[in-house]
Amino acid sequence: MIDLTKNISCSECDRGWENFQNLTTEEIKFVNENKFQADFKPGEIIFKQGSPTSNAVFLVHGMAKIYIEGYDNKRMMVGIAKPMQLIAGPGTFVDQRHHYSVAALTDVCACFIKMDVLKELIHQNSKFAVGWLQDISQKALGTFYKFLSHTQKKMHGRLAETLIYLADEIHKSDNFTMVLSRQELGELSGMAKESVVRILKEFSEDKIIDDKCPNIKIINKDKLILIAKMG
Amino acid sequence: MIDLTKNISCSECDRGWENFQNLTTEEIKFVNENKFQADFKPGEIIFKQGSPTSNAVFLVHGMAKIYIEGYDNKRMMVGIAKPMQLIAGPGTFVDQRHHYSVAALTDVCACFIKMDVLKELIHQNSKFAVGWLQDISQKALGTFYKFLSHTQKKMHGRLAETLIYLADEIHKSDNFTMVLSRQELGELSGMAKESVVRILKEFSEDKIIDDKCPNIKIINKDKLILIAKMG
DNA sequence: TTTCTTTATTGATGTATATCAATACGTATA
DNA sequence: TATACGTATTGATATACATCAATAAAGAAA
Repeated sequence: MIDLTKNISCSECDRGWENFQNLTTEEIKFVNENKFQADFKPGEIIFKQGSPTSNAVFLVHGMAKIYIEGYDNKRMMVGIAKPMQLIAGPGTFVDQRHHYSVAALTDVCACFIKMDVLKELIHQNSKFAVGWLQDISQKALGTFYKFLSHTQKKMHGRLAETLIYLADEIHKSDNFTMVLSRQELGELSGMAKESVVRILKEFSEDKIIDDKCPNIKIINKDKLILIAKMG
Repeated sequence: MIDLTKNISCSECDRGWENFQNLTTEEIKFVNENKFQADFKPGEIIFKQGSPTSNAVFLVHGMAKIYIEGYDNKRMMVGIAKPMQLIAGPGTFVDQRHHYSVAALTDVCACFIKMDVLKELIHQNSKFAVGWLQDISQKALGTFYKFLSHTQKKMHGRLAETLIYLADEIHKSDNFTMVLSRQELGELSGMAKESVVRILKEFSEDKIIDDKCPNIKIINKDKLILIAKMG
């Protein structure tokens, strides 16, 4: 699982965290000396809720699901991680524990950087600190609006939102291969898997999407956006 | 509404933000020169969703509700603000806009500090930056768990949680005067006001609480905690 | 005090959504 | 190829919850 041979240097990596642009060459070097990479297969857990946030995690390639293991063995998926994003929850600055789990959805290459190293850089470089504040704030805002949507919108609206999220944010295309099972789509949209199936069928019948099982194509995006808005 | 006469110095203020303890005397002085105070009556809006985050807001005394104005004129209450907390949402480091509104629930004295001043201090004082990171992270974590609870728990559990929150976090007593209307309790717990009424009645009948209209007394806290846990 | 207005309460009804159960499908394994 | 096992699909049923409508209570204003 862990392959130490393919350690690309951070300075050559074009898939790094946006906030690394605030670091000096010297600081980047420091980061580079304190990282290692590992590969994961679909389904493998990258880190687990409750474990210490000893490392910041970045995906070099692949996708992973971020989910909370809630009450009654029910999971709530928070989102999908992709390269260039810091994956390390709000616990980093609170109790040094992960508050969600992350599992690979595809083949994943992940980069681990010692959290102490990054925390040290906050004290050296205030731009980096502000960048981190921006990163956390951005994510908090996203959670906020997702919360609002789950509270106030009905299933159709939520599933439409999820499809738009997958198309726009994750795949950057209206034509993509679904990496999530119906169960997982439900965990991400806050509904039972059976409801996902039924609504996807409706969307297909209404010619809003074309659902050739693992392949999804959004045909009528305007309508989908409308459904997402109206709830 | 605005009373400039009662500007207590930050250095004498024992109700300030915890993170101010990371500042030097000099820096505190700087903050003090860039603040003003204002009074609000119950119902008055302290700031409004969408407006610029030009000031950080702190309550000197009183309580205020923090709420998002969502779709369809429905509100979602995020929480209750009280003294010693920074009130300025995740927008501060994203788009310089408030993403929720804040309105006084009681008589409120609020302290406004220029946001530019605080942001400047981040660059001078890295401990202050880390303190702010902790503050935001803590709140994000809270939102997270509230989200989880709203997604996975049923009404009884959510209302029980809200009562415990009011007792433990807000009033620090199991015997308190309810500052929220049934409507507002619903907005905070994610249910219709009629449901709030019915469940409160059930809790009263089951001798879990004693509800003499504006006064609430939690009689059987263990049972309430159990209901909150079980959902 | 009387009137007005808002909030709280109660019951009746409707609906969104989950759960259960059975079957079909797809893919990995023997 | 046949078997097994997870996932997807479908229909039937249950239920948690919102909405509607009517009344009661509590404050505010006149």
